[in-house]
Amino acid sequence: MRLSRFFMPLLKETPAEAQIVSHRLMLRAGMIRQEAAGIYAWLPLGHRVLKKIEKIVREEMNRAGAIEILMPTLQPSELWKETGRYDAYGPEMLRIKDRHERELVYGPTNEDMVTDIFRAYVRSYKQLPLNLYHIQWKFRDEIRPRFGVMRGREFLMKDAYSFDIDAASARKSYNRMYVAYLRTFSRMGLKSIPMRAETGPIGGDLSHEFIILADTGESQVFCHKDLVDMPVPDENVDFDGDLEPIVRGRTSLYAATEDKHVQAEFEAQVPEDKRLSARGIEVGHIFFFGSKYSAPMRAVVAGPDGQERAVEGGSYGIGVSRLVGAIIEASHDDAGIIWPEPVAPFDIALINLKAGDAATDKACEDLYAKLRKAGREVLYDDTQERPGAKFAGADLIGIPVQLIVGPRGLEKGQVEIKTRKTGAREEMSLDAAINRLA
RNA sequence: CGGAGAGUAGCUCAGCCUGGUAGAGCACCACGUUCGGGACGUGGGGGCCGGAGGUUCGAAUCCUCUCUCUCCGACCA
Repeated sequence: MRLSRFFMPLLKETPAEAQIVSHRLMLRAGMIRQEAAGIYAWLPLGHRVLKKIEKIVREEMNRAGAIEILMPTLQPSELWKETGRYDAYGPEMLRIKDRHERELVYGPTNEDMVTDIFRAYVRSYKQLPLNLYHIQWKFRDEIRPRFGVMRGREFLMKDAYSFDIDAASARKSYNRMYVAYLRTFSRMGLKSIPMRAETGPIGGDLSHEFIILADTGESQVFCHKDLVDMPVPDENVDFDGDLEPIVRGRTSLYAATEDKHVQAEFEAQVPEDKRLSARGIEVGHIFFFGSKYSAPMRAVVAGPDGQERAVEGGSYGIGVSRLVGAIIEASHDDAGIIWPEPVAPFDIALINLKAGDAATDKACEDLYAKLRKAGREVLYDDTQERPGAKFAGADLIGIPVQLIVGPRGLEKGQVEIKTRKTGAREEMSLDAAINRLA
């Protein structure tokens, strides 16, 4: 992508409304534009990141055996009345009337609808387990939206729903999501820590919030230090096998957000030098809720004995749009964003220090063509901005590698590679640069 | 929803108290000088001062109502 043809409105000054660093940087980098309280338009740079995150989420859900569908944003209110959530959800749920005065709700979540889909088609335990997910915009009319995309009213969420014949099988479904989540966040360069969360009506320990540590996080969290750098299962993990040891390896260590934190337990279970108290951001939440929806909605299947029974359900959410902000919170410096490579909007920022200079242009065009041919996503700054502005801009938008080409270096046959994360700069020949980056 | 604050150029803000033809910096356009870490000069474009009422000869400024946004608290992917 040539910057001269791209749409990336950088802001030199910080918009007044932005309080937290991710919000400030997203606005300054031209990633989003606020259209109303808690409602954002995604500009090209932000959109690219959002799609990268979505892709990782999708790949890991598929790997874990979940099946993608797409449910609508608008839902008939009848489904919500069936489960009793129509009244329970309160004013946080946006209700709309169509021209026929039929009431629709803008979905804040999809348990009711997915259960409706399930009950329409699934009759036998032989079709289980089943896990359906989608990645769709949600709306929750929060009293006070804030922190940019971290707490928007409209947000993109991946929500998965598992259906099992019994609790033991449901636990396996739960574990698959647990492990998939560890992998998902890890692939985005995040260290996620599952923490005990409210268990809902069924009880037990089958509810976890996935927290990433960030100084600017919204909630105080407490956990065993060993959880932070605990290795994450690689892509060869067998989702059909027994995942219990992986899950138990973590759940056996103390980890709780402030809501669930009990200081006495914390001190009893964790040696003093292993106690970690930090700020965290919730990026995912999984829980098992049994027949909470299947019973009232009569989502029943026949078991091996021929008897019908309500299926055991769980739901599993990832805040896709929130992750964009969360990753920035976890990875930035004074100059701007530092994208982890897998979610970076581009792989390489190619900076032409003297656009218009024949030799420099030629070298850049050559590098641009070769890197693109090698499949790299390159943002080529071919504008005639001053070098200082280009450097500042490149640092701000946080592309992992900057390839800097200018007449001064070219006289020596050299270009410069700067690694955004470390700030390290290296000079090398054009060929060496291509070898390194292609 | 309780408390606090803000709406004036694309952005950051001044002007309001004490009413009298709407400002600065950045950004944008033109020309020139510049050009390796957010250049400089000259010229230019851009605003019914959130909206509606009211007071007044005259309102960005005073009064009333209203809308929107932000921050702190209780709730949440």
